[in-house]
Amino acid sequence: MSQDNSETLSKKHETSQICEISSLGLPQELVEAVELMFFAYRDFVSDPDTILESHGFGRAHHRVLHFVGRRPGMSVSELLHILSITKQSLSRVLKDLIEEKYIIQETDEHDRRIKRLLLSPKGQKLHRNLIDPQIRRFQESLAKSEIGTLEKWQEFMLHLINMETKIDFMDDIGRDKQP
Amino acid sequence: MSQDNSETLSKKHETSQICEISSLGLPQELVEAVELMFFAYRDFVSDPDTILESHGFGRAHHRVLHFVGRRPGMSVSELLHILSITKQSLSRVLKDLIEEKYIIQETDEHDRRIKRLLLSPKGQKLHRNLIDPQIRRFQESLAKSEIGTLEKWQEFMLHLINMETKIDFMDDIGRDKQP
DNA sequence: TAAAATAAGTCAACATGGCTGACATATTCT
DNA sequence: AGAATATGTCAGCCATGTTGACTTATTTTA
Repeated sequence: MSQDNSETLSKKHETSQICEISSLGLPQELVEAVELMFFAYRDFVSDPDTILESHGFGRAHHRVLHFVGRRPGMSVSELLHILSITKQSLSRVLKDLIEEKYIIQETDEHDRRIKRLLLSPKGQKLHRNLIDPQIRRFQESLAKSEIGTLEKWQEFMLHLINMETKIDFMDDIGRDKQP
Repeated sequence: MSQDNSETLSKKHETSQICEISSLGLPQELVEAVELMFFAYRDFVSDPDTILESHGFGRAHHRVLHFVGRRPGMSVSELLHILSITKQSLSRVLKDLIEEKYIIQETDEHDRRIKRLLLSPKGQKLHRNLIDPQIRRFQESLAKSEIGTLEKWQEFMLHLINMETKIDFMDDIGRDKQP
């Protein structure tokens, strides 16, 4: 979460006057936008990271908590699919979360091969704590910028997404909006 | 880059009708936005990832190539600072890039302790190949969505960023815009 | 009903890219 | 001359991604 940049930082402007920005002959604002994606994502997940660390968890745990929280009752293979990771990668973190009782498994009534995943009250609380700073960040950004509503931003972000991912996501959102 | 979800996928809708979206009592569009950040970032870096793989490189190499490409002549400590990683993490990937002649080091004329980093023509070409699909993604998203220009999107994204990061970024952009 | 398919879980082994602390070298500043 | 700085390097740790093989329980299907 920190390293020995403290001295480096203060000296920065003494040594950096040589380099100049290069835009590769590409539209400069688009190159800037690429960097904004990098910085915004990195800082956007920094608050949850801090909380997770204090629980001995990582980002992978966060993702599982998030999707199980958002889609209570989802199966393991649905979770694998939405995260696009392998069974092994998932099982490591899922095991932690189940052992420490953040996530509960319930066998499906109609197909006893399937295990439904749910957040325990403890898991719900953590999920809430993790998402709160991210929601706050959005709200502050919304207040400070002239974008007005999130609508257009969401549309733009959605178009950045691969088709297959979009199908999953829209699926969820769709079910969300028409209950 | 892939796993055995092919069958899982097709069966998905048969088994997932139980779970319903939960919004935690939080504004639903903000929770959706959190997910959009995750999916958009993941898919946004997927094209470069594929190219990198064919060169035996990873995302860490990409970041170094990008920032050195954008700020030719930057020093190692500046690079460390902007990436917010440790010397060890950087040196692993930087060593690869220098050994394979994607990046050139030049000793600073006035302070021979400092090494200025530059992309070789080979490095420039790779940098270009990596950023092209990302630029294209932005352009397509821009064309498909009703956002019009990137301006508001950029402003919003900038506000998501931590203050310290913002200072670095604005610094660069500033130098870019007033040469 | 026997065989095939599916859902979940497990193991061993490997790669990447974060991290730490310690220490060496060259160079510049005081 | 001694302190500070910029870079580089070593050994080793951890998290999280990967593969392929294999087990068990359960359901589907031929």
